[in-house]
Amino acid sequence: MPEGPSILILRETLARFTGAVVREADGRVALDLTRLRHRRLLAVRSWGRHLLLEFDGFSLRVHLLLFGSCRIGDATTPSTGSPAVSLRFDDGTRLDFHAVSAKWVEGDLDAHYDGSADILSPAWDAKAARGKLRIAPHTLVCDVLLDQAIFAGVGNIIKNEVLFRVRIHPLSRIGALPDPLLARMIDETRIYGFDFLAWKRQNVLKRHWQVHEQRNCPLCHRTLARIAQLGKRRRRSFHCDHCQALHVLPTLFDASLRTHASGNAPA
DNA sequence: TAACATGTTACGGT
DNA sequence: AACCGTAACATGTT
Repeated sequence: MPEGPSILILRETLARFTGAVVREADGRVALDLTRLRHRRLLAVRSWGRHLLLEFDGFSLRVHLLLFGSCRIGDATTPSTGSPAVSLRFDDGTRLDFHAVSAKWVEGDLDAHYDGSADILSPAWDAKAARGKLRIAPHTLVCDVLLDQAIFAGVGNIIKNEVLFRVRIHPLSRIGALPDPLLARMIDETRIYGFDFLAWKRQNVLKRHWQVHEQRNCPLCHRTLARIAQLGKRRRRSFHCDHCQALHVLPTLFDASLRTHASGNAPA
């Protein structure tokens, strides 16, 4: 369940561990988690889909990938399965992460993370996103929305829903979008992120999906396109071929890009 | 019940 | 050298 808003909720849930001291730490990840023994958890932070447990001088970055989960328990809670990361604190509480990827982040977190890219952060900067997008006019919008360096926290659901909200076809090219529409897409990404967050908190997210996992377009009622591997990232796309406009680059530009990309001269 | 999914990374080949 | 595509991984839900 890990798109940015879900991680933000997880961060809030784990905030109660702030200040706790680790008694024992282990897990199946290829890290020496004993490094955490007797260290005090200074803060629980997040950036996009990254959950960050901050200690003095370093942090543990936990990524839930597609299947990750987190369980809170105490000494009496039997540990189910073998957690990727398992932390036991001095007060007897425990924190187990299953199916996550974990890494150390050395030094100051702010030196590693660009807050302006996090769609849910107060530091989010739409203009910065726009600047990054200008560099790659040929990229498909369905790929660019999933680019964590530009839209940290966006996942496949947010991508599908945002593109429907702004009526942009996922196979459109960034450089083909009129400026005002591009600006709307960027703004709507953050707006939907907060809608997702609110709905997720109330446990009503799914009932608000307009296209994701839906059969028909809520506007024209035609059958939605359901494509299982769209774009470079090969993620599922739910979109309406009729209501979402396809913005393509001028033919010459497009053709020269293709030629360049394939490395072959046209016949 | 088997298949699939809100994802990333490592690796080998161009 | 930089870029590309594919495989590998892991678990809860339908």
